[in-house]
Amino acid sequence: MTTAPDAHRPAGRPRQAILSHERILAAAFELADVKGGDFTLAALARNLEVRPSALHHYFAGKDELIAGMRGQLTRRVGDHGFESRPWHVAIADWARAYRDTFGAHPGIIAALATMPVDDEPESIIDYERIAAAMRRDGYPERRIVPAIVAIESFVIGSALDSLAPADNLRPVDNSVLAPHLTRAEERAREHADELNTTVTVETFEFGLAALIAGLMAAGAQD
Amino acid sequence: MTTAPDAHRPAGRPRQAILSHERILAAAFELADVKGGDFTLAALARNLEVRPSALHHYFAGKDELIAGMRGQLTRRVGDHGFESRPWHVAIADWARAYRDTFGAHPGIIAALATMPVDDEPESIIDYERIAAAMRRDGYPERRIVPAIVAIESFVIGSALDSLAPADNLRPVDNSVLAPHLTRAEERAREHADELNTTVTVETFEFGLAALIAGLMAAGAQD
DNA sequence: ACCTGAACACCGTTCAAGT
DNA sequence: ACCTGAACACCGTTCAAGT
Repeated sequence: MTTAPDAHRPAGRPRQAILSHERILAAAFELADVKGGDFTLAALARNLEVRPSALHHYFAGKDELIAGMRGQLTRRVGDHGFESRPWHVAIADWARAYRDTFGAHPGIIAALATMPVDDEPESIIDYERIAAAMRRDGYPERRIVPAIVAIESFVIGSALDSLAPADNLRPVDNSVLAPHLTRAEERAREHADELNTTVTVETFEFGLAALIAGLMAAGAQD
Repeated sequence: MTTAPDAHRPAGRPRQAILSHERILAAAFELADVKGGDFTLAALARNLEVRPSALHHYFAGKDELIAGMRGQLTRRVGDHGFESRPWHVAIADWARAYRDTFGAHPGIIAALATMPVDDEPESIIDYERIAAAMRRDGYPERRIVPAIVAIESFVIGSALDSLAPADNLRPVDNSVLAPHLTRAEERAREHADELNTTVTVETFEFGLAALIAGLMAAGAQD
């Protein structure tokens, strides 16, 4: 949190540019890292010690800024060896990176997930790489897009789910109202402890493995 | 869209109450049905021909209103024969109803998905019913919650995905940049046409079936 | 070209005032 | 108890004005 620009900068063009797409995006991600923090252009401008209207010189509006953020995140997810490894191996790494990358900015996931991805070049490139690998490995063509969409839906949903407060922070005790659920939660926690990981991670890994296995089986018998 | 209350109602308590939790929620859902429509208390008040501040008499704030909406949606999803049918059969219907119910209000899914479900009674009851059925059918206890979370993540992600513009509305032609993807999309569309359904529905069904099958297999070998 | 500053049409929320 | 009306602290966006 930086304070407002009280050492008032005079009006008029500064001798050297203060802002840039990179600087704005970096500050935007920093802002999105704070969980409860409302992601507003006003707050972003404050952190950059600039007036809100200055931002419109670089991004037409909030939507365009968010689109820029998603583009950068998608690039960060990166390649995961789809050319050299079977699709079902590479896609597990891809899904993990996808979830980690987007999950690292809880303040913005909702906006990212909501705003439609109308033909973002970065995403198209990603999908093309995956589609090519699946075709190469003999996956039925009519199932390729549905399979990719399924994994992406699962990943996005998982990222959103991780926003919920951790189970151990639950204020209410449901053991009477929901005995089976409570018991199952305890078992899941024990299991995660044994594996020296968190419930969130283990849950994601279990679901991801099951989904990929299911997609492979469905593709094989097609 | 109703107009503003120009036949000004005088200040002071009306002879008969104009609002109620039900009326507000009904209007809220109507507002959430409109895709692009911004879901604001101000707009909601306009539709109800009431001042925004009047709403605070029934819901403490916007968050509480949204929580109320989700509670009602969760109740609408309803039971799906978990007591009388194998969990993997019942849960397919449950997931379908879940997605349809939440997907019917695109304007609010994001808010619903974002706001944490800290112990909503309706959800707890739902989960308990599912957990009991899975345990009865011999599903490994430590996998029950992860399996439920996986399906829910997939459903939420799918509901969000359906917000994106339909593939056939894509303005850009990617056939050169992404030939494999384009071809795979065509095959998926042809297949959906043959089945006399939409790509969205067929994609969801394929992913759901694969996920459930994968979860069953993972549970069986545990 | 790149920023400030003022202005506009909105928000959500609080609270006194009226019946 | 249930609504209006005024007030407050915010938004995002536009645009003239300054260098």
